[in-house]
Amino acid sequence: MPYPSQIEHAKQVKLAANTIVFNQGDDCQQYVVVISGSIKVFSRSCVGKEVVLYHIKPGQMCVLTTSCLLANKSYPAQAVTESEVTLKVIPKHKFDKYIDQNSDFRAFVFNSFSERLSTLILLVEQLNLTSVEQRLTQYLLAACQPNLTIKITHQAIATEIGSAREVVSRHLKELEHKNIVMLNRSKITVIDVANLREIAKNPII
Amino acid sequence: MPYPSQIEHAKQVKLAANTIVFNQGDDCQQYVVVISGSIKVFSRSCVGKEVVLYHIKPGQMCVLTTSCLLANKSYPAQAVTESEVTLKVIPKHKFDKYIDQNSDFRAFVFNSFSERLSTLILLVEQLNLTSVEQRLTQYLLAACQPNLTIKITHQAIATEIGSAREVVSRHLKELEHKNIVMLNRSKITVIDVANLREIAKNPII
DNA sequence: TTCGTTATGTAACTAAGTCACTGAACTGTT
DNA sequence: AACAGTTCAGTGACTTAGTTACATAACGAA
Repeated sequence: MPYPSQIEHAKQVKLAANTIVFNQGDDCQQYVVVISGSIKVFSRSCVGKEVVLYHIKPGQMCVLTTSCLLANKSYPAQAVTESEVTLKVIPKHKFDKYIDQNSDFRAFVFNSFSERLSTLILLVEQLNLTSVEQRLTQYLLAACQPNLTIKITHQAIATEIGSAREVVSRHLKELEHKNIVMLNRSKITVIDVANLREIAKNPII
Repeated sequence: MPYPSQIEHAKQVKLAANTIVFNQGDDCQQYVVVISGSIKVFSRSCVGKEVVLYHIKPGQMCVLTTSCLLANKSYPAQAVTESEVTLKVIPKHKFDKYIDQNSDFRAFVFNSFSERLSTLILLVEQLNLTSVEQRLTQYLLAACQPNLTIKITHQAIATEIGSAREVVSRHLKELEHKNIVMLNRSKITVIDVANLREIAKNPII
């Protein structure tokens, strides 16, 4: 989707990989849209366990930021860059003006809210209504590069699918025994895509 | 929060208790705000297991409906009335006009989105980062009437806290053995509020 | 009272999550 | 190259949660 011109002309900022974008409880001053790279939004429990809520990809705004701006609240979650990230940044007073005066800008903001709401609902469904095995295999299929490899740690997969590292490792080992994947440190190679798809599709019954 | 005048003057509709408001996949034609009563929004897996996403209480709009309206998508979840419900209903063309022309109306809509987004994030956190015991005891405290009773079935609690009926029953039995609650058919009486609060607060460790 | 329905209890089992480790693989330094 | 420190993965024992498949209890309408 092309951005509204207000975003096109906004101030641009670059962030290095693994930079904290905001912490739980932070106040929020600016409207943010990702131009390149990816930001991970997640929440962390008091004992350090994390769950990924969603990723902000190029062309998407940070709805949490917007939500905080509009309702004058502090962030209910945390965000870090997953790679080098280019952002467009609009200060609150300009954001308010654009919202008031420009229907394209409004439409963009509303659409972003709608999409994020849908994905969050989907997330709740996935977490509650599907097995770890399904979530894991679906994740592998989605994250799989054209060369059938995925560069990620078991721990990172666990927080993506809302499970624990040991549980992910166990399931992956089993998939390896079935010759569906091959495991190396921080790297998974899919061998039998058809079989993986079969498991991913399998109803819970 | 008082409604914008556009809502005040909108067409009013009454729904009986346990009426289906919309199903997963339905198309959406109208903007909806609850005036009295309560609507439960939930999703159901292919094998019939349900999770409650949130409740729409008086003064709140149905963000899912709005989201579908704005993005021209079909509902990703289901909704039923939990009691007799009075609604205000605004057809799509008027809704679009209000959004364009009235900043109070817009603020109301944006605020609703923000709030719902926060509660959904909180839900994901709760489901993933806290134990059933904590979710259950917190639910009991929140649902508890001034006379310390709650009229609800174990099954209904299970879908509220994202667990299974048998698991809820087990935990409730244990709470009964500890003389913290008293159980009757479709009715729970809290006896030891202080103790219940203690368990609800207890960190996961 | 009786019958059908709804709600709860329970045992046995599987799946998932946790804890406490071990060891392997990488990184950078000397 | 050798070493130390760090990150990542493997594993067994255990707890908690979810599932299956019933039995039983309470209610409500005819």
